[in-house]
Amino acid sequence: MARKTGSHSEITGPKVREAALSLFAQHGFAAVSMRQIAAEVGVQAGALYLYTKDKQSLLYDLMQAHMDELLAAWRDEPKGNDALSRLEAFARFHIRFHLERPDAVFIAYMELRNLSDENFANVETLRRRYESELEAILRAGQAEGVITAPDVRLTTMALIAMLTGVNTWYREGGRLSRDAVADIYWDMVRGAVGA
Amino acid sequence: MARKTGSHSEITGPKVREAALSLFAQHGFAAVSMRQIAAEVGVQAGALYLYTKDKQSLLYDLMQAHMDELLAAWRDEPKGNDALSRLEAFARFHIRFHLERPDAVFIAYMELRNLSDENFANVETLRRRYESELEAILRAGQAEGVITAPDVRLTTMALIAMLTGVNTWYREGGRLSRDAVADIYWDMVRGAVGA
DNA sequence: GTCTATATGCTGATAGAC
DNA sequence: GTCTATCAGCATATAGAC
Repeated sequence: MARKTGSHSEITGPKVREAALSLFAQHGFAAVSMRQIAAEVGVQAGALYLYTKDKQSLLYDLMQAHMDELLAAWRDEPKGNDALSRLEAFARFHIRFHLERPDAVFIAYMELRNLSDENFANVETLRRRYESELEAILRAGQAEGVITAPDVRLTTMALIAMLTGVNTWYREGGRLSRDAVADIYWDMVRGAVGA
Repeated sequence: MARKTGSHSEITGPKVREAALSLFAQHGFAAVSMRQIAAEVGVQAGALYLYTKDKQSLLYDLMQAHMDELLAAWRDEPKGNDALSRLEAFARFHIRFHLERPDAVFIAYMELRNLSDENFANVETLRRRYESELEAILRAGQAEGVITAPDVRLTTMALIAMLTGVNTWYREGGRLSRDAVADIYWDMVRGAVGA
């Protein structure tokens, strides 16, 4: 049965990652100390090293987990067959997924330069894999003749920047619901690709 | 005439700001030490405090100067009279101005959380002033009946995010010239607002 | 105007007691 | 599994010599 002292590894591990996520998003990776993370979890600084090799791994694990979840969630998202309904599915999915985890999104964009070279390359690979999902939809749309994109790669980057931008201003309980925002953004996406 | 030793304040001051700009953009404000900045300038750390009150002021001065330049440059930019040509002028201006100073743009977006409360509020005021320039154009376009924007504030944020996003992928000497990029983005902006 | 030297405090990470 | 204690190093900022 339950032990009285010490062993909380199944609880403490996730708590460490949650605390790091929140603190990194608020103050930035470089500005957060291991002691701050430990205090947030309710342990001493030394105890963190039972759950992470070092501070760098803590950051990398958060970013990799985020990108893995993103790719898996899009893989499992219901999508239509034609390019236009796939594009709509992507736009709505991207907004929803990103609004659901603002801290992880913020870190994934802001802390890339604090990754080691190897870790950076791995995260970049995952990011490009996600971008290429949208790119493929746009190419299909062009082949079907339902959209206009003079440069698919460039349109991909423009649309992702526009959609991700929602995170910078959206506030829960604000003027517009998430669905209302997604409706308007989908209209703008459609217009931007001439559909 | 020219003194032999010491007095280089007219040179060193700007050099300090240039070095800080470059290093903050590369590694992040919190990760850069005053010693690193001093080394880049070619002086000892203590000498920096002749040119800045402290590290925080160094960051704030860079961001404020950037926003001031942005607003002044847009004010002086030639613009048409009708809303549609003003919108085109804004889109092309925004891309050009931001591509010309990637480091300052990067810092202005990434280091907001490292500003003191008061400094943050000041920078935010300037940023909103710039956003409201685009907002006014969109409202005029609606009044003229040449664009469709179900929510002007939201469209403002979407367009700015899309346009600023160019900085994340554009590389000098790449596949497309700045003008070619601006042409394509202007098409997307026009489509997004149904013009 | 710039230097050296220094005060004071926090950093990441480890060793060993319990 | 967590704690305390500690190491070695670097941080910002200042004081005073030149």
